[in-house]
Formats: sequence, C-alpha cells, structure tokens
Amino acid sequence: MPASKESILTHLRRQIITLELAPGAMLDEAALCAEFDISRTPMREILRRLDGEGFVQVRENRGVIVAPMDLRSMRQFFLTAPMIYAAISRLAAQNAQLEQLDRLTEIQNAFKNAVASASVEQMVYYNDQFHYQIGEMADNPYLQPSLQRLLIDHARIGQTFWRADKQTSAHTPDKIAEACRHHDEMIAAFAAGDEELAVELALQHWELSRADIETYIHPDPLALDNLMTG
Amino acid sequence: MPASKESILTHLRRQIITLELAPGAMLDEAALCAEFDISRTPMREILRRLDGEGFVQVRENRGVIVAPMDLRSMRQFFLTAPMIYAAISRLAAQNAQLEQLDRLTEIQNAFKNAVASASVEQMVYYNDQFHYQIGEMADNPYLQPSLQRLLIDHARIGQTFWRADKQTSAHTPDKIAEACRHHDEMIAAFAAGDEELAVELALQHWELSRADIETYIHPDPLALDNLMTG
DNA sequence: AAAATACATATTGTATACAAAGTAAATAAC
DNA sequence: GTTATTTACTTTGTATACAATATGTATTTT
Repeated sequence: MPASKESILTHLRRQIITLELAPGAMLDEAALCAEFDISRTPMREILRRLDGEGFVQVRENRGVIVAPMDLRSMRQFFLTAPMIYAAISRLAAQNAQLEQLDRLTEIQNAFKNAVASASVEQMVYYNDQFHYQIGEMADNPYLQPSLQRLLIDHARIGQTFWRADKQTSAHTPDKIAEACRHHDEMIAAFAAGDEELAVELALQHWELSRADIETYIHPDPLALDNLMTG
Repeated sequence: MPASKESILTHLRRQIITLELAPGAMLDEAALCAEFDISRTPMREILRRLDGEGFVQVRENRGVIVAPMDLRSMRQFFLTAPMIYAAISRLAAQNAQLEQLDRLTEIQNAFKNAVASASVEQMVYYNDQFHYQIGEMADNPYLQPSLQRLLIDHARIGQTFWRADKQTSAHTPDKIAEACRHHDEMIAAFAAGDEELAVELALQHWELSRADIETYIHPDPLALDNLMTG
C-alpha cells in the first residue's frame, strides 16, 4: 500500500528538522519512490513542495538536496528571528481561537512527554510543532512563510540545546525546564489576549535559545596558560 | 516551439501582479498547456511552484485559482508591510553589491519609461521588480518569502495608485513623481550604505502608498446636506 | 414541484515510457 | 604523466495513457 502524500511530506519534514537527513545531503528520487511505494510524478511534486517551504533545494537537472546551512545565512538568522518571533507572538495573542489553543496545549503535552522520556528527537519535533502552531494562530499569511523558514533552521541549529552533553551544557536540564515553563506561560498569555506579555515571553524564550547556541558556537576559551605551564 | 518554463513563470507572475488574471480566477490546466505548447507534467510543476511563491492556490482535486484577496488578510497586510519593508531596506543598505545596484538602476530606468509613457501595467510591473530587487540585495533568506508575498498583494491592492482616475486621485501625477523620487533616493542610500536613511525612505514610500489606498477604500463622504437643501 | 440519487462528463492525479542532460570512466593526445 | 575528448551510463525532465475524483445533468422518488 503506497503512503499518502501528506504522510510522506510530514515524514520528510521531520527527518530534515531532526537532522536525520543532513543539510546538503542528496535526496535520491528513485530511492524515495521505492521507499514510499509511489511513482516519480507525485514524488517530484512532493519534493518541489518541500522546496517551496524551504526544506530542500531543487536544482535544475542536478537533483534535490536537503537545504544547506551556511554560515552566511546564520548571521541573518540571528538578526531576523527575534523580530519575527515577537511579531508572531503578538498576533497570536490578538487572534488566538479556542480550538487553536487546545491544539497548542496538546502539542505542549506531547512536548512534556518527550522531555520526561528524554527523547531529543521528539523534543526537537514537538518544540517545532509548538512554534509552528503559534504561527497558525497569528493567522498572518505574509509572516507565516518567513516563520516557517526560521523554524526549520532554528530546529537544526538549536539541536544541541536539547542534548544533555557534558562538554557544552552541563546545565541543560534547567534550561529545558525553563523553556517548557515559557511554553506554559505563552499559552496563558495567548488565552488572556495579553499582547505585551506574549511579546515579552517570545523574546525571553528566544534569548534562552540564542545564548545556548552562542555558547556552542563560541565556547569559553581553553585555559591555554595551564597547558603552557603544566 | 514550446515556451521555456522560466518564461512561462515570468509571464504568469506578471499577469497575476497586473490583475490581468483576477484574484480567485480559475486557471485551466489544459488551456495553459495549449497556450504555451507544453505537456501537463511541466505545467503542473509550474503551477505548484507559483503556489509555493504565493501567486496561486492549488486545491487538491479541485483545480488551481489565482490567489484570492480577502479583506481578512488586508488588515494583516497593513500591519506587516511597514515592518518588513523597513527591515529589508536596512539590510539592503548593509549588503548591497555594486552589480545589484546597477540592476536596480536599470529597473528604475524602465520604471521611469513606463511613467513617461503612462503605461499603468508597466508601472505596476517595474515598481514590483524594483522592490523585489531590493529584497535580493537584502540577501536574507528568512525575510525574502514574506517580502514576496507582500509585494504580490501590494501590486494588486495598490493598482489604483498608478491610475490617473479623476474620481479618486486628481493629484496622482504628483504622487507618482514623488514615488519615483523615493526610488532614486533609495538607490543613493543603498549605494552609500546609509541604513537609517534607507529605513526612513522605506517608511515614507510606504506611507505614500498606504494613504492612497486608504483614500480609495475610505473616500471623503458625500456632501449630503447640500443634496438635502438644494 | 422539490429533493435526492444515479449516471455521464470533465478535470485532476498517477504510472510509465521516452528524451535530454549531466556524470564518470576510459582512451587518446600532448 | 597530465590533460582532453569521446563514450557509456545514470539521473532528471517531458509526454502521454490510464485511474480516481469531482461536477453537472437527467431521472426518479416523495
């Protein structure tokens, strides 16, 4: 039985977000067709759709690759993310529908389960879903595509945040708890329609993530003098 | 001889931007294939690409329509445009390459020709191209998709700005001249790398357009009392 | 006469065969 | 031995036939 197009899209998006498919990796059309038991035509449509969403790049006559992550765009990422996150958060507070808030709570529960079971992949996935849903609530067709692209790279760049890695983040559990608390407070702010609080929380949440990424990219320098004198 | 995919994309984008294809209009796949002398497979890829860019909507099993313009998203348009335009303008001033500035000047010349020959369609098209090129200069993969969507609707909503229509805009020629001057000043600001000026100009330019659209949507009320007493 | 169902038709989605372009390997030239 | 050029092969793009889904019309039922 062939997989549905929607399920294939979801599957590939998840694989890219969680780095199961590495940035820049080549996607073999034929292999994917075999894997999901569909023919080339619909698979090509799926890949082009993923291109439109920013997950992959389709290069004329030269195959499809997972969207690469170059350092040049990294700078733009840090410039852009807080602006868009704040704007989306404000709009979500303005426009949130009860039904959408229920869905957000659902996702947050799934996220908490992921934290409880220490599954990094699930944390990455449900955190992404959480912020994607906030985008849905903001209901702004002009900002949504930018948010989506930011979330793709945020999930990939921020991967280390969720990993309890001795070298880089001994204090990770604390941070995850704090991020989780932010989520809860955000839900409350949206429900209350408190725009200013929603923006404030979005920026705090961003700062938590930003600081972690920065430590990873630019760690404390080694104690060279010890090496020299030792 | 079949048309190239790229030329078909450009053609359809232009038709949608200039309202030659009305918002919500159904696109007949077979008719388009015949018109451009290509088969359904590549035409479907073109339509899905246009969907990804926000020009059309592909509805599962129910055909393709030109992206509709509903009043609900109009509000979001007015909220979002100044923020994105300002941000893009700042980044363009930061990152503009000489080659890109030359291209921008070229487009501006084409725009001036359109103004001189009073061709509304060409004004709409080259004005759109002008702002699209600023997006290229900003070189921010996260903001570009939002800018593109804003530009699509801005071109369509702002159509009246370029039309010298007695009823709504007796002073249109002045405004067009002012918009044109803004463009020139923007080019200078980008070339000089003057971020603050670039932002300032972007906001002025937006305000000019915004005020015009508003007058059109919400014109001066009729002098009812005259009618009553006359 | 109005509503509902069933059928016919048109349109959209998928599979597959063929064409074109790119890639890599082997041979030829320098 | 290195670089060019040719050739085989792999991958991507396009055309077309077929399947599935939706739409509109006619017929039946109430």
